[in-house]
Amino acid sequence: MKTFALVDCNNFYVSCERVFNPKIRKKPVVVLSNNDGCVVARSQEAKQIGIPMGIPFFKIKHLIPEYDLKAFSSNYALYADMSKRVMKILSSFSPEMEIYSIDEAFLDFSNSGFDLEKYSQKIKSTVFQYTGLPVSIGIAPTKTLAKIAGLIAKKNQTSGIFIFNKAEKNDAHLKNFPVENIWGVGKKSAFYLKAKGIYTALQLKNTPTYILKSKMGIHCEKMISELNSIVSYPLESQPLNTKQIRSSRTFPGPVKDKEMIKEAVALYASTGGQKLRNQKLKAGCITVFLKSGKYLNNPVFDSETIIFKTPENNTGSLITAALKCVELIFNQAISYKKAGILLGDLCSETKVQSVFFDKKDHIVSDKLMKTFDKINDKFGNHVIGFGSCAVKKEAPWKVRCEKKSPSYTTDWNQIPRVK
DNA sequence: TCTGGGGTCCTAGGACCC
DNA sequence: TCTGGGGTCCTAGGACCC
Repeated sequence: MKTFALVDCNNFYVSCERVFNPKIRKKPVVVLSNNDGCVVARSQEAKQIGIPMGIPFFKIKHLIPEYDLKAFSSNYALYADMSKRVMKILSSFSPEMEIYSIDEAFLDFSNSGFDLEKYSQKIKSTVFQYTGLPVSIGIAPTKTLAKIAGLIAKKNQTSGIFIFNKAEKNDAHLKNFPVENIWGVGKKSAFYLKAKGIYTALQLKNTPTYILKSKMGIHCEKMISELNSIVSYPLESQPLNTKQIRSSRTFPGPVKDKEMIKEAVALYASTGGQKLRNQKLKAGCITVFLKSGKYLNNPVFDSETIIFKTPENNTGSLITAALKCVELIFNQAISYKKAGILLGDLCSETKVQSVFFDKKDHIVSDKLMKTFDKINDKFGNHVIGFGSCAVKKEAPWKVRCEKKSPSYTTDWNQIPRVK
């Protein structure tokens, strides 16, 4: 039988903020999405005063004086760097690991012969010692059960570890586990399952697949088998091939000016180019989309795609194509609330077939971008850039983040000082 | 006034082919 | 007069995840 461990950082974004800011350790803390729009992470204390996940920030602002609530804008540079550190430590505990998200990883402990309880404690204390971040660990024969074990572990504040082992004991826990909290069951499926009288993980486990498959598809079949300790989702230790790269932002307020939209889209295209080159990829096409506010009566969504003669990762070419798309879809009657680019048909940059009639000199263009990236890497991001993205600091489409903490670990100028 | 961003996978349906 | 059926590929949209 297989044995998977799910290691999950508790309240990850909030915990990262707390590592460098001891004053907020006992207080209710939330971290906000871009534009300080809504709550994306909450401390235990914030959960206790009833702040739900995803709530718009303006709806809970009144809690600030009442509970001394602390709110932070997202500091992705900090979280990404802390994540890297945690993953490096975890990889030393098992040769087989799948990084599942910024704050979670599955480890394969099959046939290890370890005392799983002791080994888990060792992982917890090591991660905490080196990073200051608390983790929970759930262990089970399948990834779906390990996710459930992880949630049970989080409730078990004292140890933060939960292991599914004996079958009859598993069922007692599954009986108390709401079906909507199972990994892979979203709002729609939960609604459907409850209508069928299935409220708990145990009930789902014992439901014959054919009853649900027509409506819920293959996912459901896999989920039920995983609940029955049969592996349907193996460990994906090789990172999946990226299929699409996206860069988009919601504007803090409505934008009607075409030049402003172009500046924003140029910046997203340039971010996309950087992502492509980081992963040694080129894109076969670029799509630009513009959206009006999604809470309007008639929300507008327009997009335009340009296919490249040969796949591209040159920022200049991406921007040129992106701006052409904007010209095609921009409508001055509309107040836009969001814009973005999508890069598709990705392929490895070394495997690009050139087209005979393509006049562009790709060798020169590749060299230019390498130098461009090197300079930005060495001297900090955006030291050099393209003119079309050169914009004033207070452009109306720029993301609002008024409560951002310093980039403690990734910027020499913002490193914490000990007095 | 103020409601995120970046992904993946699956499925149904259309177009096309023989 | 009689006008099938199965396969593949692509795409848009839905659902879900963190």
